[in-house]
Amino acid sequence: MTLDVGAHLRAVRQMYGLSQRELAKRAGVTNGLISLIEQNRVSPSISSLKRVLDGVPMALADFFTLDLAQKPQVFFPKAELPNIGAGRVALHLVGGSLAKRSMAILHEFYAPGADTGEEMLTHDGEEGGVVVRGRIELSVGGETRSLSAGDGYYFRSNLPHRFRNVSREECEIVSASAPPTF
Amino acid sequence: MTLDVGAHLRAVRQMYGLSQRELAKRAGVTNGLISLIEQNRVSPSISSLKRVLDGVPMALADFFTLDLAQKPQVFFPKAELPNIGAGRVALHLVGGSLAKRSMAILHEFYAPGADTGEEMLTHDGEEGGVVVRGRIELSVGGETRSLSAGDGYYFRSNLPHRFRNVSREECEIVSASAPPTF
DNA sequence: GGATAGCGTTTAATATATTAGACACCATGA
DNA sequence: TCATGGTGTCTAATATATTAAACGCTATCC
Repeated sequence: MTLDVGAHLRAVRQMYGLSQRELAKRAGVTNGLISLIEQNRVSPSISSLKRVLDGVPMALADFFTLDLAQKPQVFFPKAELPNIGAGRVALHLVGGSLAKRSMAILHEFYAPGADTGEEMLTHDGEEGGVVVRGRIELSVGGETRSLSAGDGYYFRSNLPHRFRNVSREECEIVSASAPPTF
Repeated sequence: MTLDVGAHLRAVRQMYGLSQRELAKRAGVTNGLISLIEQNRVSPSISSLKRVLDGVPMALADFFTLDLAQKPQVFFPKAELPNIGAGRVALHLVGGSLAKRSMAILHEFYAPGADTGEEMLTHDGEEGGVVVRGRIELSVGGETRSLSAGDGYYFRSNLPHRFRNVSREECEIVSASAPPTF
């Protein structure tokens, strides 16, 4: 409804921790243009907006669908996991919806102090999971949360992300990636 | 990948049975502009493309997501319905994915010759269903198919659509609408 | 204090999108 | 045959997006 392209681009850019000049350099446009777009003083052409988003990188479709689904939920507290099971089987659905494509389910174990590396991970697809045992610190798109047993997560893998076990206990996670490459 | 805005706009426009001048009139732009856009001789500004799509009407997000999911599957033959059940329960999933929001499930009965009216239906949300008994003729976005018992359907409700029972038997359908308004 | 380097903003010049109106084409009907 | 009304396309004039380079600001460091 709003179509506030400017504010939206600014939010996306800051979410990825980029300055106007950094993004402009990656996208092959000038920093001034990004400034004007973010102030809604111009309405960028499709080709320009595409070039800008390629610098993030982010698809045009994602940019606009992000407008509709105001805040794509990333963290799912234990109490909010819906049960889609039937009869004597309880199925707690993480992510609010089934993925369109096949997924790769992972059972992960993080030793005390272990993490996924210094630099943030960024790749195509989506991923989500549940903490089974222990405690994990998860950073996604600039936001960091500490998750404990029963908590879940779900996000698009092109958001910079990182897992860190800052506790003294091993952490166990069941996760899923789609498509099954990670 | 392609980002063929021109060809895509043309397909959308023709899908709704509009001429360049008709669409231009509704959108408040000139027919020449639509011609140039469809030939990819200009890259429209976001504001212009939004005005054009408002004339359809179609949201920007839908326009671009339609680019990715090359052909949003509308018809799901019986043999292609995936079974997501477990154990002795067979759950054939229609639409390839669960809806993000709650749905309204409908059990519909069409008497011989009955239909949903002369003019096409158009409203927000999504809808899908399964033919339980009999035969129904379904038109969606200019495409018409005859569905019989076991076949399914799923489409965005802003595509013009219409149900017609052209047989001599009653037709029974189980359908779902999201959000639960129809 | 002065220099450097980062940030986002602004402005005049330039490139491009958009308009208004004409054009060519293909039907249908008097 | 000559209108009439419908397509989609093209071109000169105009509005707007985009660039390049400057500006003001806030840190940090010597």
